[in-house]
Amino acid sequence: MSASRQTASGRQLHHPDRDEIQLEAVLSALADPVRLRIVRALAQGHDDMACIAFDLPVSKSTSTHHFRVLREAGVIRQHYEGTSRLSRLREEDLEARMPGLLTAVLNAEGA
Amino acid sequence: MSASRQTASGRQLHHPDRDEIQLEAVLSALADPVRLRIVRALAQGHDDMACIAFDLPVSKSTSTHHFRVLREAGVIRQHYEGTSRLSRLREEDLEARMPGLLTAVLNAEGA
DNA sequence: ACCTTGGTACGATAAACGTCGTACTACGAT
DNA sequence: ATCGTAGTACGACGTTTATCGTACCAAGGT
Repeated sequence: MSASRQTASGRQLHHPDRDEIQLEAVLSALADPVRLRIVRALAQGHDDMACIAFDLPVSKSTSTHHFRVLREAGVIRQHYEGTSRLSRLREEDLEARMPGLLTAVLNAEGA
Repeated sequence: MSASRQTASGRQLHHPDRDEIQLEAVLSALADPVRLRIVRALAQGHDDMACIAFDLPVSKSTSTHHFRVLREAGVIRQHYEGTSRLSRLREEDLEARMPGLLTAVLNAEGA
């Protein structure tokens, strides 16, 4: 009700703090084809995309699952915007903790 | 019999060619704590180490399993030397396919 | 010839993962 | 007030994964 409401559903999305981001969790998160696809799409300028806009080859629930894995690993940040949930890469945080990792993954061959 | 025998047991270890190395396989391989430990040890100058020399917190058979995952992902190269099997990082191949990735993983915090 | 050492092979098992469908909720528009 | 849209929650299911123990094999030394 107040001005700074979290938009939508009081449900709070858990995001790890920058210094809580774990390498293994990030690697696991990036090791899945669907999630890698999401990350690539976000990196290609499509910042702040709604989940639905990715046109993923999986069902809605599976999609939700993958976004959660990415969020809980600290790879993306999500926030509500009306009925949608927008995602963006946590580029700065990742760069601070694991310099060069995201860039290397995005530029890699063999994907 | 001939001079170029593969040393020990005719059993051949399968290694992917450089251009067959897949990003997802590498990321999966590196996403495990035991395997990350192996890779770190290999990177710290301990090239050509026998499996046993890593002092891993798992059984022999599990150890064999992890080395196979790393090898089949293209992260390490293994060859027989008498009764031991020596491992080394495929740094050049990884750098060629995924520039900066290995370095980023080795330098990352949160591991 | 024997034993030790380093490692593989083969199950077995328990946990984690990716997938789905159905039911549900929240917001926005009609 | 109703409906559509975007997404969640939950439970189920099948597959993959990490782990182990036991049995085995190959190379080297005694």
